[in-house]
Amino acid sequence: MNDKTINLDSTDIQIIDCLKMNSRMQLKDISELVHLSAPAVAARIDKLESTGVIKHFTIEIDESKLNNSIQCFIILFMKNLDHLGLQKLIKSHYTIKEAHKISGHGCYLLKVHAKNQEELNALLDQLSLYGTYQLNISISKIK
Amino acid sequence: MNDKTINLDSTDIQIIDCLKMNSRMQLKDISELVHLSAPAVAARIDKLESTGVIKHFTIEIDESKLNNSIQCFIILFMKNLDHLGLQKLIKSHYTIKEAHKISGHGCYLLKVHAKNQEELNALLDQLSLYGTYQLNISISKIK
DNA sequence: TATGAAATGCAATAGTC
DNA sequence: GACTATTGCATTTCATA
Repeated sequence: MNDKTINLDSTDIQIIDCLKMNSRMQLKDISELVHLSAPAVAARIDKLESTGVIKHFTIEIDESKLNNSIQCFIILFMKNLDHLGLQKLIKSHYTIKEAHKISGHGCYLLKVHAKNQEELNALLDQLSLYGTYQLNISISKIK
Repeated sequence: MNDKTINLDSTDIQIIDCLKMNSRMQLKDISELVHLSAPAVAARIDKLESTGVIKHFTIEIDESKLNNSIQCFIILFMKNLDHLGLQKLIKSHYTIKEAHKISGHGCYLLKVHAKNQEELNALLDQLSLYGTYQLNISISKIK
């Protein structure tokens, strides 16, 4: 194991589930649900953050209501070995929301939100330096 | 357009960016950044929620630190026309974290977190009723 | 639709078990 | 590691423009 083992009890899981549903849920309300005092819950949340179990507090946006109208998944097949260069591009490119090295069909899978075709095209141009790709446009988000 | 047009000004975008980075950021701090009063920011956030731009307040979890150790992307190729049945399965299955109807290679793309191989297998069995699939296991999450 | 002041109520801290 | 009580402060509400 990479990191030292983190032991989460069922109360921690309950707290995580609460915050997943509503990260602004009040300590008071959480503490009632999990049968602890508010300071105890706060201490557990702090620990979950410092151990990295909770990466960060965020919001989920309906991208279709912004002007990020193109959502797609790109499967990349490397044609050279410049993984470091690619990963640098991935990390810096703001249209790439998520990226995984995969085993199966292809080498990398990228989740992309682009405002328009031009922005998508620009990304694809850059990616083509590293390999070929398969572009899968999201027609509708089921879940 | 499906919904009535939502007009977001640059202040709304700023507020969204703040909350994306930290959904628990205090109104006081946001209001200083965007040069508005705290009640004005609260009203805008309420509006963003009620119009559905903000879907919900949540946390990002490091799944590798829980026991959801398998992350994968499944591309599904339908072999029948029971899309409704499949979508019902997708919505109810807790290992499926995200699902898109796609154009390109395949019909659906699913993002899955499973605790172990058994859980993944069980899902694959159910999916095979609807079509064939391509399984792409995430080796590492770059971003 | 925003502001500013007042009131409510939550969260953080300290002290204790 | 958790609880209680107190303090301080953020959020909310209301009145005003």
